Amino acid sequence: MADSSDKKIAIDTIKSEMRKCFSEVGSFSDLELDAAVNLIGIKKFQKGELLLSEGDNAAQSYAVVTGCIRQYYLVDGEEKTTFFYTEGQSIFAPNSTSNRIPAKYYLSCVEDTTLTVITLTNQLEMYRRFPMLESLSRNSLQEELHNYQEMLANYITTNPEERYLNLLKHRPELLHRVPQYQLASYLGVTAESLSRIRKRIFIK
Amino acid sequence: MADSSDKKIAIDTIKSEMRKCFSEVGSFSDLELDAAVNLIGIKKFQKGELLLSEGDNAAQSYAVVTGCIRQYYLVDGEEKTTFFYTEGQSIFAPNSTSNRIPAKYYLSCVEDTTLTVITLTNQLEMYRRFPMLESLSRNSLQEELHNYQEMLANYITTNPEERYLNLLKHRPELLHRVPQYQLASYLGVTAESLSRIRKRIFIK
DNA sequence: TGTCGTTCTTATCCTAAGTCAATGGATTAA
DNA sequence: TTAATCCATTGACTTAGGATAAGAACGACA
Repeated sequence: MADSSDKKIAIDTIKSEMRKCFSEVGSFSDLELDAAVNLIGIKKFQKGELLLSEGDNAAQSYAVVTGCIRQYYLVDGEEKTTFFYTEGQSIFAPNSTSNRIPAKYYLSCVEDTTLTVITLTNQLEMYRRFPMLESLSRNSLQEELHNYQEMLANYITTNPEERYLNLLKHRPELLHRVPQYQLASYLGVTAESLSRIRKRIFIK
Repeated sequence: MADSSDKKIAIDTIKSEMRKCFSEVGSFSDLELDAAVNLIGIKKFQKGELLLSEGDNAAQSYAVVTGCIRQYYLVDGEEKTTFFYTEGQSIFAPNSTSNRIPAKYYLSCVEDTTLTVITLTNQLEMYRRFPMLESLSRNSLQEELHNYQEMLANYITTNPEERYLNLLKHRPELLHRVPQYQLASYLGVTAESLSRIRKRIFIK
């Protein structure tokens, strides 16, 4: 099998993507780019693997390169899905180096998944050496915050059927990548209800 | 009336609070503190005033000193409340200097309210001169993002009655400061339903 | 004091979603 | 190939919440 060389090539592709991304926000020498990129790791996970469990002290932030990660809470023994992270989306560590709070949720791979990983310590190191990257990070945090505000607002202002139609419109690929009962939970209804909603829409 | 001197005193108090806050994250000279604080304005609004309307290009971030701000969307002529900002909470501008998107929501004063205000340009100026403050900002953005993730997760995993009980537990003061029909909308139900929920809980 | 507007509550009826149980299809494992 | 498992669908029944309309409580204010 050409497995290890395949992996090698893929990782090199990702690293050069990262270099390109950093080059866009500031002018760095090749050595500096090396240093920055070397603070970031790349990890592969298999379908079903858990990145994080309730109670863990999350000290890493991730970004999805390929694949799909599901965030869920365990409430009365039931999995309540609250988000799906796909290509290009970031998962920020829920705590900082100063305050370490155990996670209340799980992160599980819906598919085989490749992620970039950066530890909290490396993150600080990176900002110390390359302040431009802290600006970049602040900006993407502000955007991400804005996204979440919109998602919350959207959730409050719509009913399950509207939410399903929204999903169909804005993230249609999810419907094929994710089992329906997980989608249902994400939309805030039971699997049975989602089935009925789909039927209702189909008839219309 | 001692109105203008009252106001003066209040503003001085707020400014000294800000100096204290900045001093905690880095060592600044008095002149530097002056410079930083002078980039931030203080504004008073009356109950009912609108800070922001749908379609506006928000170029300011706020923090509530005293009072209460309601965020709401107008959907089919109906106000859908999506958040209440009270003392100590920040309202981040939904867009950056680069991308200017018109706001989709309104910000309205539930009570007479005093806010600190910083424009996007002053924000950049501040980070340029005092990089420590950019770290501070990044950290609070990360915390705020985490808050929103939890709020969304909480909204997805609970029903209206549970959400009301949560509010009772975590922000009880809101129940007295905000009219019930606005709370209802925030909880994702009609005013009539919230009335029934309250009755149900009271009987138990 | 009485009137008006706003907010909250109550009643009725209807619909959407939850619950429980059963079925059938699809995929995987033996 | 046959079980076994997982998942989506359907049906019957219950319940919470939406829509509408009407009345009660409250406060502002002339």
